[in-house]
Amino acid sequence: MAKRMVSLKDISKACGVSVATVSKALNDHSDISKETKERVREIAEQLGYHPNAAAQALKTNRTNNIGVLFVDEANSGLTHDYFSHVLDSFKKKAEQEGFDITFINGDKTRNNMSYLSHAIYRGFDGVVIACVDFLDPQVDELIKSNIPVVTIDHSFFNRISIMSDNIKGIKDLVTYIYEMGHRKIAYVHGYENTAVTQSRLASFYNTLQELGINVPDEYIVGSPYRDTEKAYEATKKLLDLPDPPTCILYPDDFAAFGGFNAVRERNLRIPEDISIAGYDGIELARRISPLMTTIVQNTDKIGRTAAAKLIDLINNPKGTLIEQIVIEGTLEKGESVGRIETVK
Amino acid sequence: MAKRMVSLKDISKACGVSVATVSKALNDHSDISKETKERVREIAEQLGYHPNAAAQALKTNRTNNIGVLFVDEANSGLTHDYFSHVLDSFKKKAEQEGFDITFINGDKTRNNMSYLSHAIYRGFDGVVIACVDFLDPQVDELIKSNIPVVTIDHSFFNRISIMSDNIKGIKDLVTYIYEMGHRKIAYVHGYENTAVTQSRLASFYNTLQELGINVPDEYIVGSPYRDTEKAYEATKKLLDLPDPPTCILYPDDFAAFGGFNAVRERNLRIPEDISIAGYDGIELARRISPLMTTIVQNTDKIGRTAAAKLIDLINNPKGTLIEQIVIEGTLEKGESVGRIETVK
DNA sequence: TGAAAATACGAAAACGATTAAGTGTATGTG
DNA sequence: CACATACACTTAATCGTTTTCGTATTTTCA
Repeated sequence: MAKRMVSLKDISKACGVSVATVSKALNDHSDISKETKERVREIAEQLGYHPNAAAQALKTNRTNNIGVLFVDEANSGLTHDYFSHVLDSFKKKAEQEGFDITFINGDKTRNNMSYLSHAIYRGFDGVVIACVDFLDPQVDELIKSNIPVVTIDHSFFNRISIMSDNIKGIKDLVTYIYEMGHRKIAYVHGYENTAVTQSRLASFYNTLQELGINVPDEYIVGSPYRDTEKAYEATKKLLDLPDPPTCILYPDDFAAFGGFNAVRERNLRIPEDISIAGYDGIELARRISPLMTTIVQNTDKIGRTAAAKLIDLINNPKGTLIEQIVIEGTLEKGESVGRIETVK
Repeated sequence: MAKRMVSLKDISKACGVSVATVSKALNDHSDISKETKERVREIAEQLGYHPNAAAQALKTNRTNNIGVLFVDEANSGLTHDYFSHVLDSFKKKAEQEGFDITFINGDKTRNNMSYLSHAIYRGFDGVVIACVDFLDPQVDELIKSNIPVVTIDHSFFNRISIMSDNIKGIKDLVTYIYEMGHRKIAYVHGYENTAVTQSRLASFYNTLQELGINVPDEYIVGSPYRDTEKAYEATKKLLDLPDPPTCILYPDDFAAFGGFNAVRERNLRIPEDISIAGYDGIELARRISPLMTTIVQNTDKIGRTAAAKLIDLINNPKGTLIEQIVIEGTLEKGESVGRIETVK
C-alpha cells in the first residue's frame, strides 16, 4: 500500500477539467457531455484509476459491504456443511448485486468490540445472521439495531427471516417412513433450545399422531447436532430397548452416520434389519452407499433468498415488507429406509 | 445507516477539547494527560462512539482488512472441505490480530473488475490466495502486484507460500501400506495440472521405487478431485484388471468413498478383500466405519501460518523473508487398509 | 431580437479521522 | 533570573469522493 493511488485529482489534471466533473463523468451523471465522459473514462483507464472504497463510503455512507455473522456452538461456522452451502449461495447472489461479504466477529484485540460495534465500525449496509446462539445478548443487540438484518433459521418479531421448512420436512420424512411400513419410529433429535429443533420435534409428534401412531417416550432421545459419537451411543441404547424401533431419525446426516456405525457394529444390515434417516442432504450422504434417506435442504435457495431480501431491505428500508419466508427441502428417498411388513 | 454516527467532533464538543485531542486520547498518544484520556474515553463510551473504518482507512491507508481469494474449479471454495477448514483457521488467526476477512471476487456488476482491481478498490492490506486456477491471468496479475500476498498450496517465485507436504504425505501413506504387506498398489490420482497432483504423483513413484516395487502403468489412473462418481468408475476398472491391485489410493477422501461404493457393489470387504486409502482426513472419513486410512491435513496449522506470515508481511513489507513453508500432515491408520500375506 | 430554458462545467464544503507543526504554560537548571 | 525543556493542548491540512449551488455559454421560441 506504499504507492499512492491514482485519484480523481490526477485524472482531473490530465483531462483539464475539475475534479467534480471527473466524478460526475465516471458516475454517468446527466449534466456532463458525452465527449467529456468518454475522454475522462479513457484517461482514467490509461492512468490505471481505481475508485477508493473508503472515500466513497465516507462520503456516501454506503459501503456495498454486507456483514456475515456465522458462529455455531462448535465455533466452526465455515466448516459447517449446511451453513457453508447457505453462505456460498448467499455470497454468490450478493456479489451479483455488487456487494462484498465480510465476516463479523467480536473483536478481541480492539476494545473488545461487540458484534454491533463491529458492524457499525465497518459500516455494513446490512447484516445476515445465522448459526448462532440467538440468546446471546450481543446477537440480540445486533438484531435490534437499526442496521438492516436478515436472519436465517430463526425468526424475530419485526425482522425478515428465512427458515428452512422443518415442519414440512419432518412431515414428509415421517410420512414416507410410515408408507414404507414402519410403525416403530424413534427420533434422536438435536437439542431443544433452538427453533429448528422445536419445530422438528413438534412436527414429528403431530405427524405420527395424525397417522394414528403413538410414540413411546423412550423412542425420543436428545443428542447434539453433528455429533456422530453421541448419536452412536444413543443408537445403541435404542437398539437395546426391549421393543426396539424399526427406524431411527437423526438430527442431521452427520449424526445419522453415527447411527450407521452402531448398527454395523451389531452386525445388522441397513435397511434390511433397521432403517435410518438423516436430515440436510449433505453431499456424502447422497454419495455413500447405502444412500441416505434424508431431507435435502435447499441451501441454494435459502442463501439466495436471504441475500435478495437483505439487499431489498438495504435499498428500500421503509418499503420492504417484514416477513418470514419458509423454504422447503425435498425428500431424498435414498436406500437407508427399507420397506417392511406391517405386522400390526 | 440513516442515523448520523457520533464522531470525534461530538466527543470534542462534549469534552470541551479539540478533535485532535480526542483522537489522540482514544489512540493513547503520549502527549495527552491521563485525566483527559479518561474523560474522553468515558464520554466516548457514554455517547456510544464507534470509530469509522472508512475515515480511518482513508487517512491512514490501512484497512485492517484482508482479501481472500478462494475459487475452485467447481466454483465452491466455501463448500470445499479442505479449504473451508484452512480458511476457518486463517480467519481465526487474522481476527486475533485485528484483521477482518473479505472475499475477493471478479465483480461483474461494476466495471467488470479484475481481482486486482477489487483488491485495490477495497484497499486490502494483504491478500491470501488458494484453491484457484493459478494459470488464470487475473490471478497472476494479483500475485505480481505490490499488495502483500500469501498463497496456499502453490508456490511462486518471490512470494510467500504455504504448502501441505504432499511429498511426505504420500511417502508415509505408501510406506505404511507397504508395511502392511501390500505390493500391488494402484493410484487413482487427481488431475495433473496442479502442483499438488504433481508432487504427490512423483512421491508415489519415488517411494515405491525405493521400496523396490514397480508399478504397472494400468495401476495409475486419473480422476478429478472430490468426484465420487468418477472414482467409482475408475475403481471398477481397476478391479476388472487381470491382476488387480490389493490396495488403491485416491486423490482425496471424497473420491475414496467412491471407491468404497465400487468395492461394496462387488461384494468385496474392506479391508479384508481390498484396501483403500484416501487423503485429507475429512471429518466423516474419520467417523464412518471402516475408518479411512488417510493423511490428515493439518488445516489448522496451514491456515494459521498463512495468516501469521501474511500479517508479518503487511507489518513489515521489507523485512519479512520470502519463503516457502511446508506443513506436514499425519498418517491416520484407520481401518481401510488391512494387513495381507506377502505372497511375492 | 430578447428573455427564458437548457446545457456543461466549476467552486467549495463536507464526510470522519490522523498528524505535523505550532502555542502557551509550568518546571528545571546553572 | 534567563533560558531551555517538557507538558498538554490546538490549528489546520489532508486523505479521495460526492454533491449542492453557482455561473457562463448556448439554444429555443414567442
